[in-house]
Amino acid sequence: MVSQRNSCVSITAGQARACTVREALDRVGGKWSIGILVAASQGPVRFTELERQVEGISRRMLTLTLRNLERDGLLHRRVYPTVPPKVEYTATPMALELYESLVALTAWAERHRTAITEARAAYDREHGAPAD
Amino acid sequence: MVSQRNSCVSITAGQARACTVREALDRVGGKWSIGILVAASQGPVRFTELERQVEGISRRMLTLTLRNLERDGLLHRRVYPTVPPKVEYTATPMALELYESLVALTAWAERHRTAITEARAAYDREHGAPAD
DNA sequence: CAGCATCCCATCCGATACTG
DNA sequence: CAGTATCGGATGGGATGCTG
Repeated sequence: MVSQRNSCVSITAGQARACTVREALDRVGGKWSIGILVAASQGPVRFTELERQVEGISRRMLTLTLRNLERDGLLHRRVYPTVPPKVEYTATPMALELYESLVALTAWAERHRTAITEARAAYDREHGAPAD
Repeated sequence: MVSQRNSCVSITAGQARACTVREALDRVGGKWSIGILVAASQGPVRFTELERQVEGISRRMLTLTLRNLERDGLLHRRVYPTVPPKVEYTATPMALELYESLVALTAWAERHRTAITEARAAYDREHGAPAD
């Protein structure tokens, strides 16, 4: 298999790898993407249901993020042409795999949550600016 | 061990998990964080060296991202008070662990690169807007 | 060499109002 | 119910110039 057209034109092997990671990050780095993906991973979810589950999201951002996820092939959108419209969003197999790939990252975040908080506090103490 | 203060105040277990992932993403989601982290994982790197290795980065963003990574405890900054200043950045153990946790994500990105590109093309074909 | 300061633009995101 | 449209603020990030 030939190596796919990459969009990562880097000199060093390390930076090429970094670029690959960013490809994934770019699709999931949005403020609401993960929350929506998680909700849609449990099975088909309707628009209003998402609006409730993903707390704090606005109607606008929900729509936009849904469109982006659908465009990237991470969500499947099914429309039932009923009188009150009904739309269901489902995570695709690719999205489920993505979620699996995030397990390690979640574990990391949990392991180091305290350390990070303390590192920040120490930094802010040493330098003047809370910046928060 | 009691569960640490969380900053994730969610109703469902799923959304709490999503929030934990975002904690990690927030520290690595920046446009340049990964590139810098990767470069600093191979050993101590100097400012100008980073500027060359992380291609396309501006002096400003390099500085800002370095400060953030240092603040989060992901980079160690060592200053040699020599006549031409010399500063070395090194990835901390925590950062190395983070990098390891990203392996799965990298693999995912590589596996689905083509599928995503095609999904986008298909979406753009079906709907009018290239948006790119 | 390793930065900080300033200006400026692009994108993200929230609030609000309207609709098939 | 499931959106779309519009406005405006916040944030991210590039370009450039100055400095210990």
